[in-house]
Amino acid sequence: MVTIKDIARESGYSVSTVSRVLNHRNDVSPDAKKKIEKVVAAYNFVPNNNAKHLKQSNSKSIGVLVKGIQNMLFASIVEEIQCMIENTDYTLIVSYLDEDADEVEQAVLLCRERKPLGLLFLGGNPEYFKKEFAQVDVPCVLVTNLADQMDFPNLSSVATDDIAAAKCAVDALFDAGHTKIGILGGDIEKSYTSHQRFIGCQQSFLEHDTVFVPEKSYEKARFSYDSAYRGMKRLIARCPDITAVFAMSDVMAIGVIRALRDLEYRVPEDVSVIGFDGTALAEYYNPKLATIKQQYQTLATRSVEILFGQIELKRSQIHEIVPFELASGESIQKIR
Amino acid sequence: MVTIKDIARESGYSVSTVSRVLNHRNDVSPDAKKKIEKVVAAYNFVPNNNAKHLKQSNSKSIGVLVKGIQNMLFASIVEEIQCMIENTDYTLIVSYLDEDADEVEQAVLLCRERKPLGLLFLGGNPEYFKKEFAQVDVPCVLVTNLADQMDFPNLSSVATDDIAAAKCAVDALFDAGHTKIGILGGDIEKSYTSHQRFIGCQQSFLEHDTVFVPEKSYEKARFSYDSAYRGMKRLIARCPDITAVFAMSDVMAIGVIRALRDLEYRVPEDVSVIGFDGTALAEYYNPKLATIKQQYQTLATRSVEILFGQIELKRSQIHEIVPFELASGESIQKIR
DNA sequence: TTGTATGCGTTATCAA
DNA sequence: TTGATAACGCATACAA
Repeated sequence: MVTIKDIARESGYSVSTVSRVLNHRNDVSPDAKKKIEKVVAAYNFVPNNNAKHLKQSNSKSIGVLVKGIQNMLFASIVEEIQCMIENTDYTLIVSYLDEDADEVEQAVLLCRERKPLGLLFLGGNPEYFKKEFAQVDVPCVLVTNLADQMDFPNLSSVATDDIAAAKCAVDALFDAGHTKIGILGGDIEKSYTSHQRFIGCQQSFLEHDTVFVPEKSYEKARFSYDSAYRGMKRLIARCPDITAVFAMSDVMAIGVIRALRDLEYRVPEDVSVIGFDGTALAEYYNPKLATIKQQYQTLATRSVEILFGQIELKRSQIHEIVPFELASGESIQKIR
Repeated sequence: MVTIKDIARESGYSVSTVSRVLNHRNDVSPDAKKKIEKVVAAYNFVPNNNAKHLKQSNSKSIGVLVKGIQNMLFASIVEEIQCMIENTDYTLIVSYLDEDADEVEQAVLLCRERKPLGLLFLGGNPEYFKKEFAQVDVPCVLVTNLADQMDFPNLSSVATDDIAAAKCAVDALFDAGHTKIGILGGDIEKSYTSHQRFIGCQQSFLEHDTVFVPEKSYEKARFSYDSAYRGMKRLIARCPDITAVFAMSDVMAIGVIRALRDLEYRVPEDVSVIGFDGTALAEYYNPKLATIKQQYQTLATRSVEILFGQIELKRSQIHEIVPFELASGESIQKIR
């Protein structure tokens, strides 16, 4: 393995000078720089990151912890973040985690090992934050979940108001004349996001003087086509008379629609369906999905702006709500 | 920051003994083990991976390089690989790369920094392999691309026969009576996969005595809904009389269908569409997508088996073709 | 502008 | 079964 020592020996300079060239520092003579770069290129040398990060104390980078590889909304946000960071002299360290992983634990590790100047959490579990976030001492922004309940001075948040948005989705079903509404979502005990959206549902029911019995009309599923498909079959078996369904993600909504069609229900003629997220898929599906459009671009830009505000301008934490939009699509039918 | 030294001091043992406990080695007294583990837990200590990997010379791990975060087929394969590895004492290091990143360069880095015993490439560019793969000296398997043209003793491959599969897709269109067929795929100059599938298309045309003029009926697009949507609009503007389209991925096929519908063509009544990959989405879309089903489970299991064969049994390289399947779906209509 | 020397936190070698 | 000590490859304070 070729190391910095080899480059030093081969170029006739010392290890430190090579290191200087490698890190683009300007206290090197143009001559030395040129010679060393030549040798580096010839040997195809790349510094060992383990050694680099072990030693390095600051790295002008920001870490992004993405919870859920399959989450298309997060994928869009990451892409947007990458575009923004490209124009700065920061480096991005993107780390993909399992949906149920402990993102704060990973954050602590990331800080120790890569010393980023700030962190962006795409999705997060408040439990983990309450338990361990005190160990994190760099500015952070929690994206897509509001963190105003937890009072950490270095934790901002940017999110869609899940309660209001879910309420808006269910309202849209009521507005179309539906009253027998089923809901398909995540485990409200474990998923904070699902919990918030669940509250929004309850509010909508309350406002429309309709009784909402979760045991009957709420069905739990994971955020995949398959799981939602099976969930919908259970739900419809229990409540065969529902005329509308709110699914807590677009992916779920698609699973729901397939289940309904397989049971010979037409969508939206027999049953209306509304999703959540507003990913590209919603627009490309047939029928076009009614959904809650989260503004992923705004979520991304504001997150980065706020993080930079905290890092560079020492601003204090902010909890910001980004507006959402109801996309009516073609999957809701007015009744009566 | 709490280090191994702190644990050593606090527990009354030496750094070496702590290291032994941390690495679950059995040359430690139960007493020492217990005491040290207690201190480790109390301090919430986790070893610094930079230091660990800098020093460590072998790590009973295998690296997975995934080219394209959005690629659902790869996501399924990764999941399958994870399940298989779980039952072994190997660790998985999954690394997500951009679609156009140099995976071999990353592989070289990964080997230097993490010293895996083997590597799995999900997707890969033969150009990069030819140029740099000689630098990689651990057993590798290229998955979803055949590497039989490059003769590296440590490189196996497991893949669907892209030529035969693409031919099968286009054959299916001919079989349904179509002759005016458009094709939407990637850049055949840059994407090896697209190139292979392109050849399969040519073969099918040849076999059906039909002239295939790429300049007219082949349209280039990226593997996204959006890009395929625009690509299809260009294609149909050029060839308004086509009655069938082969899209080189399911995602593309969905973009194609939306474009057609927006132009008031019905699918499949006016235009038939067939995709490629056979991801879950194909089954959940309306209409159910006709597609080439790649056996992602077999691809995954055979890749891992072959890699282990190379690592543990010192077997030599194999290039294996995994059969595909034609899923007829609902998006092809017989004509005449 | 350059070089020397030290240490980052860990594992591995060797001796006790 | 344990402990001292030398690496691992690099960045950096300090000296020249």
